[in-house]
Amino acid sequence: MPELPEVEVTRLSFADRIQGALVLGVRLGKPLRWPLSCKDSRLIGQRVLGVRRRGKYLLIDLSEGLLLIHLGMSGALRFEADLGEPKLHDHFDLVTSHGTLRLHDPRRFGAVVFSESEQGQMAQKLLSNLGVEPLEGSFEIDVFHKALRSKKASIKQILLSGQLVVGVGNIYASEALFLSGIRPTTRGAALSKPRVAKLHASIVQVLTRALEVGGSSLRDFSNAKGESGYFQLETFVYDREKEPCRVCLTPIKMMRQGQRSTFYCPQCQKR
DNA sequence: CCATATACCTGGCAGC
DNA sequence: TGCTGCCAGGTATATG
Repeated sequence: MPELPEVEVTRLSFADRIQGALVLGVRLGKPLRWPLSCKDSRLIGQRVLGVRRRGKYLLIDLSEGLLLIHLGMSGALRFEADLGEPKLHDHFDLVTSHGTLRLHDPRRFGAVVFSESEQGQMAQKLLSNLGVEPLEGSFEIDVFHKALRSKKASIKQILLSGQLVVGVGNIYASEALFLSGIRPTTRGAALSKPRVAKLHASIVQVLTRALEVGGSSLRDFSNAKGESGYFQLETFVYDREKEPCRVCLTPIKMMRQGQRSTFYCPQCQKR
């Protein structure tokens, strides 16, 4: 589910409500991708200072450290005063004076990790190799173009890797490449500056639009208030194999790149 | 260093 | 109806 828009929508749906809360307890369900890496009791009594996002990670700042939360493929957070008893696939609760933050994650590719600081070992391992934030000024056409010049991988895989720019996953990579008229198999180094500029604009456009409509809820994504997103209703190519292109009516094609599905219009994205 | 494959885990769905 | 195989929003790690 969760690419940048879904993670950011999640953040916006509970950051204000949890800010200032006192941590009262922790409940762990089945193991997630990594262990919490501290004793549960370590978190108790800490104050929630705020919630930030870096790429697809949520950073819950605490008075003496931070929690890194990743939603993996199937994770969703809820934050409410009373969530009742945990159900199947509810694998983490952070009980606070303002309510309980609960991670529901059937596939358990998600993670909740404590780190003493952002410079801590685990935090560094997870965050230090991330590219720039696409919706901030640090995402610059010129830098993006220069970095692409040395990449011989396909542009789709470069986007998915998060090396240059973070937050673009399988849905939004396909969508951004459609909007910029670029074939997903095109090598990064083969893209001219004007085409990179178009791609840059398309990434910003598609992520911004997805944010506006609450992200994509393909199966079960919802924000921390339990509300769904609607971007899946307006995709041009993602999950539309054999359906007519919304621009030229040519049937959308699906292909495999690095074990992931890629969708594109063979007419609108010729090279 | 690079590109590609694998592993993690569960549920839903198409096809038989 | 029930079984099998494949697919799914991600990414660290292993392999060549």
